[in-house]
Amino acid sequence: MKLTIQDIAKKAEVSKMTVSRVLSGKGHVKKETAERIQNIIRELNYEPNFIARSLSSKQSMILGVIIFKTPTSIIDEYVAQVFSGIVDNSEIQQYRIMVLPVDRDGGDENEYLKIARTNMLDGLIFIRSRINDPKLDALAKSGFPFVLVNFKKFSPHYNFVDTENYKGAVLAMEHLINRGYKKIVFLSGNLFETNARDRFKAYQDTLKKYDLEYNEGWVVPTEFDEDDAYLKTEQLLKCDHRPTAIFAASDYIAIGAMRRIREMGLTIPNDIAIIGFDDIELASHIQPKLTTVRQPLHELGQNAGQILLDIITGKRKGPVHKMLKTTLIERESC
Amino acid sequence: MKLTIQDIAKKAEVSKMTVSRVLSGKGHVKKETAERIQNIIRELNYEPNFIARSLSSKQSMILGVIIFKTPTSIIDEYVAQVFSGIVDNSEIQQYRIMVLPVDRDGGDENEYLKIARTNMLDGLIFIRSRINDPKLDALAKSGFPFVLVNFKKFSPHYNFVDTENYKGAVLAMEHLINRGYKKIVFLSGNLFETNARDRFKAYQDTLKKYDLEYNEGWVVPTEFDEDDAYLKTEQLLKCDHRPTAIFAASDYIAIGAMRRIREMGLTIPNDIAIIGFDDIELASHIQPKLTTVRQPLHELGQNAGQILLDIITGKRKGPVHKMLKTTLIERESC
DNA sequence: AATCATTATGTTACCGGTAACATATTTAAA
DNA sequence: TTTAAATATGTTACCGGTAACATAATGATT
Repeated sequence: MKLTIQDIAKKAEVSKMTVSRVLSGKGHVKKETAERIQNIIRELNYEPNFIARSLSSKQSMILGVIIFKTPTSIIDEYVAQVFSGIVDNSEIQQYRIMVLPVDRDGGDENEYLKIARTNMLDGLIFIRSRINDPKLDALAKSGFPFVLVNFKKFSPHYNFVDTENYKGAVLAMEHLINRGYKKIVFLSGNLFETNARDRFKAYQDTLKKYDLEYNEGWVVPTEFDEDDAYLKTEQLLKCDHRPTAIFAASDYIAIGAMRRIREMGLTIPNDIAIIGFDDIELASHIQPKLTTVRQPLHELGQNAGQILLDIITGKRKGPVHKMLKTTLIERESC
Repeated sequence: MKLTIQDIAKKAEVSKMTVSRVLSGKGHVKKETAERIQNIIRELNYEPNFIARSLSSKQSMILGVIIFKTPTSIIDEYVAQVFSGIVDNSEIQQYRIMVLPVDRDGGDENEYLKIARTNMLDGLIFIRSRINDPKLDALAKSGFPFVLVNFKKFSPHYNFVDTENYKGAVLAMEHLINRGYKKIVFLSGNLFETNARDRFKAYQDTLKKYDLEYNEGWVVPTEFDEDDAYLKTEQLLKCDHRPTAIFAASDYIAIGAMRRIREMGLTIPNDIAIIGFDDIELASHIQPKLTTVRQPLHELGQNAGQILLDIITGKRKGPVHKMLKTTLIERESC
């Protein structure tokens, strides 16, 4: 029923190896023969069987993207943008992208390794990994090609693309300080993400540098989502010295906090200022427009794809550690 | 180097067929033997080769999701939510999801068919197809399993999940009318999407039913995105009888229009009211909060996945045409 | 004890390509 | 003209599983 390479070969009166050569463009085939074969292929609408090719060549031409499941939609804007970046990379066109939703805490230590061992993938990209994920180390030991997005670990077994979170966070803090805000609190996001750690460090360092008050209670860990930030914001605003500004580790966190602030009858930025991080679409649409530090999410994805390809094809060997710039986007919230 | 079923078989002193039976759970294997094999599998961390399995069984256990490329991010919130729905379907867990970005107008007529013929996929889901896409018909003729999301075509060769766009649009229109708005214009979205057509029909019918003014110039075709709507809104507001309300065929369209309206110094809803469609995240965050008609995007995705599975496994045969409900979400914009 | 159904396991062939090696033909170089 | 290099094609084996059929062992039924 379905056409195989053998059918094409028979019709062209050659061996299937010659057809295979025409298909892959490797090896030598006489021009006329190649054209004859190509015409037959076109005429019969033959498409090679990807699976058979993969089995034989030991390359699936598929890249996997690991996305962690969340209680809500597993693809928020952050993931969507990074993902779009991966897909948009023109060199990646010959590869297919498979989405692999994974439970953060489920599965055994070899979960990623097992995914790699199924032979279905040539490489993996991780979006939003955490530093305490033991499954990652098991994979790293195996030598299977993978790249982490927005995760920093200067190890020879890890490839990553990250943004300059520390510098970006300093930008945010100095912006607040320049505007005269002194009592600055930090909604940290999940501190198992290296992003959050870097931003936290910058928060502390910058406060110290400018000789400003630092208070244990002023660092509030949250998840990287709106609802959790909404809940955690209340305690911040009720404490003794009410802060005058909030540095939120992400825009979603900032937006959750803003909702709570508004509900408490306070205004932004008059009663309390706020600055976010990421610059997602929402940031420029919300009222007041959110001042934030932009991460180039799309580029992050593009780079991750490119690095993975270079590693798979052997173009690059050593561990690749790439950092992209962050920029301050001034709007209305501070 | 890499472990194969043969290695397991040898170690367990059985044929590889017995191991295969243990892996698939099909056929009969003595309890003790099965346990012995399973222990060895666990001990050696063996993972079956997915590719080899696919070639032999003629099932890839992969579903493809066709997403159309756009000038901006290919995954907007609409796509992200539908996609999340597909992935979240618990029964789909045994399947993997592949993302296939496609140029709307590129490729030949058999583009989808060719994708199907690579044998890499067991079925396809299309997000945001258009009625004038000839590539779809070529695929339909082949009998390859596929499901369309948010696309309506009552043909025996098409399976789809759609929302009740017509009813939803009537809800929107009647809401405006009940509030006393009489001069209502329509930003239609792309009329090659059946969604837009249904909403357009409802717009016309409802105007007629309530005996309201209908004006050719009051229907403005747009793309389903913010920027295009922003551009097209100007002409609407400059025409002779300025409308008092806008029915936008999607939230992104509404948001683009709102931006333009605000820039022209008009206020919403006092000078002009607006209602959207979809209920994306932005709708409830923007100022004023956007009144809209909610489409259950996540459920749309879940259903699409389920229907596709049922078709692949033979649980359902005939064409599946499913409609989900839409609901009015009242907020501040009208 | 004989017969049949069920369970347990093995054998063989094949899925549809490509790698690796072999061979024939053509072209270039000595 | 001879020889080496490059081009053109074919042959064989194999990638790692599963389907289909065959056979052996066990259990149930008469």
